[in-house]
Amino acid sequence: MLYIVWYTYQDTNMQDRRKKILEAGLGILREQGLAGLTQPRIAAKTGLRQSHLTYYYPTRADLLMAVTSAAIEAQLVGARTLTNGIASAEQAAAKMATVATRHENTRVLAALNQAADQEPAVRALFNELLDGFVVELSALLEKLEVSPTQARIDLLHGLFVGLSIIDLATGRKNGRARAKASLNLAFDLLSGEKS
Amino acid sequence: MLYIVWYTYQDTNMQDRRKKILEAGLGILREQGLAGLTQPRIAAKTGLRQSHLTYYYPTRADLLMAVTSAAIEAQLVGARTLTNGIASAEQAAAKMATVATRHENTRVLAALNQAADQEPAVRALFNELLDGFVVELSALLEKLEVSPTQARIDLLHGLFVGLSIIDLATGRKNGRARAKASLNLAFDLLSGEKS
DNA sequence: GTCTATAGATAGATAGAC
DNA sequence: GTCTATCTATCTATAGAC
Repeated sequence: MLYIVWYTYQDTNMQDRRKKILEAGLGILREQGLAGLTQPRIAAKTGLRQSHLTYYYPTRADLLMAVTSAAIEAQLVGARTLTNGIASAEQAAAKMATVATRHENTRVLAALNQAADQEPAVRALFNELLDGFVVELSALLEKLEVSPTQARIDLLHGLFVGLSIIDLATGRKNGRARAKASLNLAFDLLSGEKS
Repeated sequence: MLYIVWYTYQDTNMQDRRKKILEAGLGILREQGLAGLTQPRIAAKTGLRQSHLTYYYPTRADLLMAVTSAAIEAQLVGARTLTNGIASAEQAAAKMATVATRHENTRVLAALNQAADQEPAVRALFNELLDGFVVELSALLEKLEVSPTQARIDLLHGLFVGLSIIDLATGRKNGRARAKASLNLAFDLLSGEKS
């Protein structure tokens, strides 16, 4: 009996460690992008030793997969809030513009793109995220009474990603207003043709 | 007289070296993105020693500025060919879809974005590139008899960047067709409202 | 099973040879 | 002025202690 308790305790600790590592990794992606994701920096953030990290994630590829996987999960959760409480095209554009100009979010997105380009294993995961986006954008268009064709979804998706990346790189002060203006235009045009 | 010839020779050599270094750097950006841009790899490509590179570009920041600057120049040249020989929205969409699915090009674009986010000095340069894009897209819209407002330009620009990034990360086989379809839709919508 | 000291790779910068 | 040997810093992996 004592034995079982002991095992449970150990197991909980291990899960806590893994969770802490992934959270630290996610934080780094948000602040510094993929280039900052190194064992020493995660070690510093978690208080663990670098060589200890390799116990949980033996190689860098393992760590990368785990962190990107966690990041994708978090992105999907965020994407699902996109449709929630949105009733008009105006609101949708405003919400998307807000997210697109949240640089921490864009850094994660960019990091996932980069990782997907470099690691084929990440690419497969990444495509799941895209599917999630498609589902959300589909739901959004239907809510706005626009039939969700692939071209329309791809247009909104592409525009959102592009505006995000551009705003991150330029760091303009009026970034959100500009992003919102072009998103508004896109929604207006799509609503105009309807069906 | 002999002296002058000697100096000219030396100077030419130096310019050649710098050019070779920048070309090697650009090649790496195309193939591997910003993460691959290291002194040892450029050294291997040019046949120079790593420690020799630091003579021409003392710090990594210097090298990064020089390479990104060259990359931006190249991108601007490419952007200028966007309007050339384009007479219809169809052609514009096709051309943009082709460039958006050219992964070497997108890696350079992504690298510039990343560098702009990390190095404030690069960000200033980067904004010049954006201005160049705006000029080209403006010209394109006018050619299609659509008044080039900022929202319209931002829409096309954002869509192009987003489709590029997404295609790089997914590596879909039908990427160009999908990109072309949503670009066609965008041009159709913009042409529809006209004025 | 959990953790660390240590080794091995790779990147970047400097002092100094010629 | 041009180039290199060498040092330092950083990141990753492994053998082995407990």
